[in-house]
Amino acid sequence: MKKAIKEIIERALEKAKGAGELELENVPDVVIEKPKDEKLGDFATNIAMTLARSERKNPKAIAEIINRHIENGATGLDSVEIAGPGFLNLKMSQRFFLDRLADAVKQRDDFGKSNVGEGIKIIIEFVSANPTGPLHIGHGRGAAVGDALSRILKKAGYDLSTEYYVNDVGNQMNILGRSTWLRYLELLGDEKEFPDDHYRGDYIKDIAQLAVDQQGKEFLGKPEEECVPFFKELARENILAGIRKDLSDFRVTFDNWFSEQSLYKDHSVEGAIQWLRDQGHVYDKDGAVWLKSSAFDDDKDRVIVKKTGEKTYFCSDIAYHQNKIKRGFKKIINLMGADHHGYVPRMEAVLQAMGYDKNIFKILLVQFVSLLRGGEKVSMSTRSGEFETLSDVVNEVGVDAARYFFLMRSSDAHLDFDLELAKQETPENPVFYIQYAHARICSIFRGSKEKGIELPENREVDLSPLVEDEEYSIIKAILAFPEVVEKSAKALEVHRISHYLLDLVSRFHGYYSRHRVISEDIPLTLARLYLLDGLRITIRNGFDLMGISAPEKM
RNA sequence: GCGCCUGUAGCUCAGCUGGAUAGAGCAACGGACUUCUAAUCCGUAGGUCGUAGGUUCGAAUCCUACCAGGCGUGCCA
Repeated sequence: MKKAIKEIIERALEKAKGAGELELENVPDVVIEKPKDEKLGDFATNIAMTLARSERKNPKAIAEIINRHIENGATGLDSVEIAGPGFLNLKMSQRFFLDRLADAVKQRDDFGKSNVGEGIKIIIEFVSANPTGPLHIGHGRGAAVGDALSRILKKAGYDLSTEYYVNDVGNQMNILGRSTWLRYLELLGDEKEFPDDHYRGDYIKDIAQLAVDQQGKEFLGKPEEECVPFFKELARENILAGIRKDLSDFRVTFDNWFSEQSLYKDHSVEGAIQWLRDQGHVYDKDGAVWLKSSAFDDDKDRVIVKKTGEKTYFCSDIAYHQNKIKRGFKKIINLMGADHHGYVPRMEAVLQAMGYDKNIFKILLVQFVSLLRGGEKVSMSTRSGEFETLSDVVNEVGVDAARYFFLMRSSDAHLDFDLELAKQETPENPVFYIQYAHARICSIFRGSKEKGIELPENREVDLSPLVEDEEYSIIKAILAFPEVVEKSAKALEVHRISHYLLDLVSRFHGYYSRHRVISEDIPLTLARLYLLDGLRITIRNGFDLMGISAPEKM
């Protein structure tokens, strides 16, 4: 929508330059924004102010010049005013907005779609929690943000793949196997010391019970080395299945689950080390193998093969990211918990060591979640077993509220998740406030249908009865949706959608309380229903980007 | 010590690449239901944008220093 305005200003600039009134050596990008106050106009640009320096004229004079060169009959333009320090405020005709509303309504589910992504192949990796226990609330935020971001990026025209990286190799898997084995022995009466660094959650006991049910006493009295591999695999399978289920219950699915083990099986870890060694990025010291990451802005070099001969997690991550690039992804996005932020420089170093621009790689840090229950913070620790799992929270507040709460704040800000608020079905709870608006609109459609008033299938309706300021305020808000999606995709910020929806819907609630949609005036009723149809579509599409349902009745 | 994130109304947070009088929700106070869902709406009040400098026509936004909170700084993942 702003594109049309931008063109009007750009044409005026061209003409002013042609007339010799402006020099315009380097024309800055014309930025179209919304005026502070809607009464000032529909659109505004600060172009006269940004030109002030290079033109050596005061902003108001420049604004005058531009104004003089704006074409009289420019598309949909009603009037232009110069205000404040040199803003050009533009008012558009009602027709301008009505035409665009009609476009939006006809696009239906596609409204909001764009092609800013230009089909670029992107991979986004998120959650990637170790299969050593159920997902907790922090993973939940990562899952919600990653999934919403995926939906947004797709809507913005990127060719997107989602992936979960399964860390199924290494010491923590051995500890997992051993924890399960010890619980198994306990169940059969052979209690041994249970170390502090082992996994203590009840889910381990459940898996041990499963082993008892399936295998009976088969592993009783056998040496540890013969037992742990079995328990490791059993635990891994069970926990991973649980994670998949928790995620799918949370409406999060992945295009691909990528196993770390597979990188060892096909020797790509070895291959990556050798390749880096050939490039001179790897050296041996103190019996270990190091990556010279300090050559690429990391604080220090990092061990990739320990002196025990084991590879570090970081080592297989190198192979993994090499693999992503080999699969043809032009942009790689990883979501990580903020507690892993120390990991960022070394990963960027790896990409550079492999010869790629570090800008193809973007790590998004998702900050912590504090869970509040009755004003008290709930603490979390996987090993102690005292933590809030994602599934507990989802069961308590529902998928819609949980997702909304995870998505309503900028992901680099800490989040206070108030369980009591999320559960409430009152206007204080923003997710219900928005859903309620949708249900209200649907209720109006049911009411009009009963009276035999329905929008025609082809949506050809005369919209000229729409004349109220409030109606245009809603229409403008609807029409901003595609821009919100684009910005959200570019900035990789999901919280913009929730803020947008809240603003959109509050305009509707106000309108609803002052104006009746269904009346004796059939043309007016139809026009208003049409507006509501646009609104309904926008709420639905916005919620869809967040993975939240838009109920027709509440 | 060093690095990253955060600091905006009583609380939780927006504030786009510097722009017009710094916004919203909640809480507080006062109003509105014979009418399409009052799960709603309208109004009032509430601010030294952590502090101090700097950059400029103009700073919550950019730079520097400091203060406060969180996180990190493993041959853990």
